[in-house]
Amino acid sequence: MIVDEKETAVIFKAFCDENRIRILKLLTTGEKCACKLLDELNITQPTLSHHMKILCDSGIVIGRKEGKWMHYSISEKGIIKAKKYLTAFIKTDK
Amino acid sequence: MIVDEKETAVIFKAFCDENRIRILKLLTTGEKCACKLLDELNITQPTLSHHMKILCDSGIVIGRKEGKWMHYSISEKGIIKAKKYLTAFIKTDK
DNA sequence: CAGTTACATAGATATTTGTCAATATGTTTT
DNA sequence: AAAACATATTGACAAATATCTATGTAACTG
Repeated sequence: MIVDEKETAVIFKAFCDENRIRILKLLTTGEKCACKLLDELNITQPTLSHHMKILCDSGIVIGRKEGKWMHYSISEKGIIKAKKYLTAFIKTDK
Repeated sequence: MIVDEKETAVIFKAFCDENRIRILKLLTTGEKCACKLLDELNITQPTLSHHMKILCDSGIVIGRKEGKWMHYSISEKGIIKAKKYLTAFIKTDK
């Protein structure tokens, strides 16, 4: 498996900030609207927007626009991909 | 599974810097001495030292001192733990 | 034991990142 | 069409991080 350093860093950026981890935890119970997330976190709306962009760029979160609302959910595919990247760091034979 | 935000962030900091990912890639072929790693990276010795501390703190890398040499290797346990943390973000039933 | 080697630590600095207030954009409602 | 609402973007700033040089420490070597 070829591991591109830049891409790997982008993926795992999702998990290396406390607020983003809080957001991911909130999303484990299913899709949530940005305004709902905002309610439950102690950050401003632009800060949430910033984190959601990083989470979406990482492929770990998917955003779905519905009228004026943004609904976010965890991408199971994204998580599985991240897990594959982790596995690639376990000792190889060569 | 209980996911502590701070602890999670510390673990995944291992994977969110390009140089640390390069280091991890070098370690996939097995234990390596710090001086060997230094040879293969375009960073100074104190910078390497700094990254190795972060990698060890995350539990993803293990350091073993032998005389004046430090030997580093990937902790399979650490990787497995990280993978468990990722799985915890997949949708739950509640 | 003096010099050398391998690594860590300290301190300084530049870059990156997280945060906020202000504003823009796009959608819905009246 | 104007007002209200949900979110994104911009710009400023503070905190965290990555990097370097200089120095310290511990182990080996002649």
